[in-house]
Amino acid sequence: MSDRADAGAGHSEDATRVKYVAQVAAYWERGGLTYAAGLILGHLMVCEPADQTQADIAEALDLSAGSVSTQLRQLEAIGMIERFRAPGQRAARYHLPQDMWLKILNTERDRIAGLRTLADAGRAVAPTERPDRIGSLDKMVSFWESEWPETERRIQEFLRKERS
Amino acid sequence: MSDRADAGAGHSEDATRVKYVAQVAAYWERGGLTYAAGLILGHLMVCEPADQTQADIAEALDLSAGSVSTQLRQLEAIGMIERFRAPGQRAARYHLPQDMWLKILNTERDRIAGLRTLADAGRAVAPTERPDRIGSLDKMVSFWESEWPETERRIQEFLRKERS
DNA sequence: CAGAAGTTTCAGGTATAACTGAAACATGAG
DNA sequence: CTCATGTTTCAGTTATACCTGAAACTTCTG
Repeated sequence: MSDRADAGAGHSEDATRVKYVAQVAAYWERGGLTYAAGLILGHLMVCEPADQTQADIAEALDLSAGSVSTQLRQLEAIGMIERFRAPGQRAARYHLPQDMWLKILNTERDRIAGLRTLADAGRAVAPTERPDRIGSLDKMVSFWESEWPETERRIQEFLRKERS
Repeated sequence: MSDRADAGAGHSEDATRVKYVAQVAAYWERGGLTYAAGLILGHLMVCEPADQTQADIAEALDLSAGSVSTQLRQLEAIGMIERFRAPGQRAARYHLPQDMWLKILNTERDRIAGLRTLADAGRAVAPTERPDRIGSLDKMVSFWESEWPETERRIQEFLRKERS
């Protein structure tokens, strides 16, 4: 029995791993992704091998092929997974990008830009005698606009240094 | 005609203001709030006076009393509006907290804590011979854990200085 | 204390996003 | 070219979050 894979230790490994995958999914769901997308991300965090086919994923997570296909496309679009078509392999493989957590920082840039838009548009419509509400938003945005580039730089430096 | 309020300039002010409110709502909707909650936040950004009753809000945004009540409670729970019961006034008033944008930073702390949980739990279930995926998450979290307190300090300093 | 004004609660209706399963489509192997 | 494997698309189902409207409840005022 246990003829293939599961090269690891025992049986209950699976159970805790499933739990972890669900935990990751819950996290990303709060972040606006679908539960299925979160499951995929969680699975790709701990699966072995790290490269998985759509079929692998669908089976491991008990999702339909359609779901997996759709979610993978979306996740690829936002840079949270990478598709790799190996020559000589029928099926494409999917895995987390090495620099996924760096890529996610780009969403911060978008957030800041979005707030900038709100601040500017708000100035035009706010009661002229009351600049305070828009003003405090504007200040917060200004802070991040000036700090963020340097912060990003520090992150990259930190990650580089930390490589052991 | 135009018997009360609308002490401002002209008629088309309203139209652009409505648009702005919707814009704000769209922003917050992406952030996980409901559309109605976003509308309320948008309205409170530009309404005059800044303090509004539930009835004011419901009328301005064409929402039911029930909706407004529910959303205000939720928004108050996460610190994005403040309720003020003025003595001698029947109705409570609601407005944006002065330091709303500072309060929002607390959600960042929660995000970091959430990722720390994932990193630690992940270490326990990841294939032992492959610490890389969890490791890169761990590094990112470590960065923020060490940087965030100082960043918060700088924000507060910046906002204080910027007061004109 | 009685009634009005303000607020909350909640059952029901509605809209919508997510997932499935099957069919269409694409791609590589023989 | 033909078949098998892999992937995408999409109509239909299901689940769920949102909003409404009305009734219950609370809190002020006269």
